[in-house]
Amino acid sequence: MPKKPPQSMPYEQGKWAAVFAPRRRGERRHWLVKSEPDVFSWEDLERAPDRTTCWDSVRNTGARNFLRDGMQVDDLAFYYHSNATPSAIVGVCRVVRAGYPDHTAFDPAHPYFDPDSDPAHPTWYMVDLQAVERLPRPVTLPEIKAAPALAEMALVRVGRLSVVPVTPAEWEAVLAMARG
DNA sequence: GCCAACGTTGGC
DNA sequence: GCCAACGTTGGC
Repeated sequence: MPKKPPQSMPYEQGKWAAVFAPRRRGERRHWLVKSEPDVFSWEDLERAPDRTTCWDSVRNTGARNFLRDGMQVDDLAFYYHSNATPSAIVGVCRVVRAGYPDHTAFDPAHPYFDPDSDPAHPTWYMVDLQAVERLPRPVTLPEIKAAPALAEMALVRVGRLSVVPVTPAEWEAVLAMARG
């Protein structure tokens, strides 16, 4: 087996090269963000001012890279309820502000304060997400796992990442399930 | 640089 | 509550 690429490996050589690659004009990419509904639910996002929130407190370098370097304004993301009964994709949101430093990491009083991150050299980033629409019906994790079209979804193939890419085919397959 | 210990996520 | 799959940390 080849060694895992170090974190400094340029994206074009890494496993996620496609999601960081330059875009065609007007190209929109798709993502999935996870939140525990007990902490911040889809309903909380719908109730937020302008149906928008900053997606803060992500403290995983892989997810950070997607937030900082992958997601662009007008990209769409599935909103996934993790640690739920059942865990499921419940809505669609839109990136309304691309990656910028996560200020919660600078705040000693914040539960996710990180003394190694500072405004001059931020370690952690966030985006702003706006609720677009609740899915007609949730698409649950068991359904996702049972769907051949979704067998390679990063959601199921790569656990624990709170922000993951979704391919165009996966995006359409999930929407079809939500409408079917 | 290696790798064991530890912490976290999140399904079940 | 358990535990698998990682990422991170720190001793050496």
